[in-house]
Amino acid sequence: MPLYQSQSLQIYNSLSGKKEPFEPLNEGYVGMYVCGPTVYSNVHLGNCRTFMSFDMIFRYLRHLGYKVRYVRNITDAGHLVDDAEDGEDKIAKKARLEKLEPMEVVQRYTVDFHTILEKFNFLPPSIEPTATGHIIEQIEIIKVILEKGLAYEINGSVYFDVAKFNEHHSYGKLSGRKLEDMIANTRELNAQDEKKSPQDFALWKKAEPQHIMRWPSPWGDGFPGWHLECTAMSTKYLGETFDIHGGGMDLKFPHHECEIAQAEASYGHSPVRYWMHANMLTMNGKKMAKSTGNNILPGEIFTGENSILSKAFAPSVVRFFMMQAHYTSILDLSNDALLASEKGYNRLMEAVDTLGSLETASKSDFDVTVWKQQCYDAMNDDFNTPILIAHLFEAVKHINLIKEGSEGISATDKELLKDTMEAFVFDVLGLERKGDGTDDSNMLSGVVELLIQLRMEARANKDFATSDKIRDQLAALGIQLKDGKEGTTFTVS
RNA sequence: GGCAUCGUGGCCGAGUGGCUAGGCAAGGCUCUGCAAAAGCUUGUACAGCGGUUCGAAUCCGCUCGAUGCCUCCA
Repeated sequence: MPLYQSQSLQIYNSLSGKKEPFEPLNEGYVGMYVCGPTVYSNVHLGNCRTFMSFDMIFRYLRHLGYKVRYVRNITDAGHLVDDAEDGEDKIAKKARLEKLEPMEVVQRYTVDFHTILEKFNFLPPSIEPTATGHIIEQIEIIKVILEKGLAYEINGSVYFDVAKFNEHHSYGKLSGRKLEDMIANTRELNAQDEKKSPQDFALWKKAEPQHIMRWPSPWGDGFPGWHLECTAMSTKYLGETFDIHGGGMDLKFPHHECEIAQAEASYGHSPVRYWMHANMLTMNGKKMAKSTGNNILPGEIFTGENSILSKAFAPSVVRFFMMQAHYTSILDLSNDALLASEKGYNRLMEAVDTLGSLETASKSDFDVTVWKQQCYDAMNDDFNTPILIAHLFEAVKHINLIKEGSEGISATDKELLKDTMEAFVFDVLGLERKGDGTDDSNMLSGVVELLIQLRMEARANKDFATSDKIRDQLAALGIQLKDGKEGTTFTVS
């Protein structure tokens, strides 16, 4: 029996504003679409947080036994620098600035994106489609919307008619906006603007002669609007209605609102059952964004080459830091917070490592079965990873007590504890052991074990000058010795 | 200006009517040749002001502050 049948997952649905029991469209199967990056520059840490949240969600759904089709797109066309009439495609702009073919820009930053995500131990999505690979599908959707009379063509561009759509649908229901408020608060319509109303958005944009990225269409050469690609690709791979649509909070309006409008206009019904939005990562209290310069690249964190943090941090530490906050909360990055997370992460990992070598007793002093369900309850409550981690630290405490001999654990419970810990730490949270089994670390541990032997002999002879010298000089190299009841172990910082 | 969200102990962060997470840091104790590590333990926080209630950090109102969206952004 798959796990999901015995666990009751609740998901916060941005559309209803409530936590709802998760019931997929087809039992046992989940379709999930997440808006991926626009590959016009290096992925920054804020981007990574959103994708990491959904990576965790993907992992937990799989862990529950669902067969998940996870689609995360690559936006390689159609994303304009701004909404003005002379709006330039982000990729095309970057290509012009760097004197590259647009697809060189796309290739370069797609590779960067994948490299960084791999370091963070992301699972690859089931399908990673590109906007440029689905131009035909996008054109087909535009045709349908035009036929329904909910879009209009002007000068080779096609715009979605928001006012007309709003007559029979409700535009703004996801972001909690009313069309009349939006109209009331809009700045003066630009005189050159060819749109009927500022709220209308582009489905297809005419390509000016100098525009390199262009495709033929019934309305002339041009390129698709940004919002359309997600509708085209989610429909193609997940159907007209699918279970989960995710993305960053900042995409709620207008991007996701427009997706709903496009789908409802084309198919006559709402496309998504559960809308999920991951919150922003801030730094120094401000949103991280490429446009403001308030951002840090993951690579700069891993190497320590940045002016914000005091030292380098491993990808798993950053991941742990992010998992300590709920995905719907704003999280603020700081040096102190990362330092605290690093210590917590190390303590957790050390406990996981010692788990296997614990001695067993006839009975257990803590109820592993109850604890295990508490872990599931935390995750079932809208993927509450901070609560899960709190429970994991409960287990850490018990593991250390058992190691010291203050508590006991039965052989069966030990197996259960080990399996559960490893499932949540590695499979669900996606953390990784550091320094596992490489040749270098094997050689290092051999050398350190030798020094530990020498130090023990010195201590036995009460030659504390020698024993302390070994300990202190190893410490200076970042190797910490720990004297326990069972002998001396070490950690590398 | 409009629409949202949020304001929790030294720091980071859960919780959303009574039982009041967790991590890091700090103090005390145990262990130790001394340390470190580990364990035990202490600290009683919810922006302010009103209101509802037997009881509110949690609900309502107002004030102040922060952030996000309203134009591209994960």
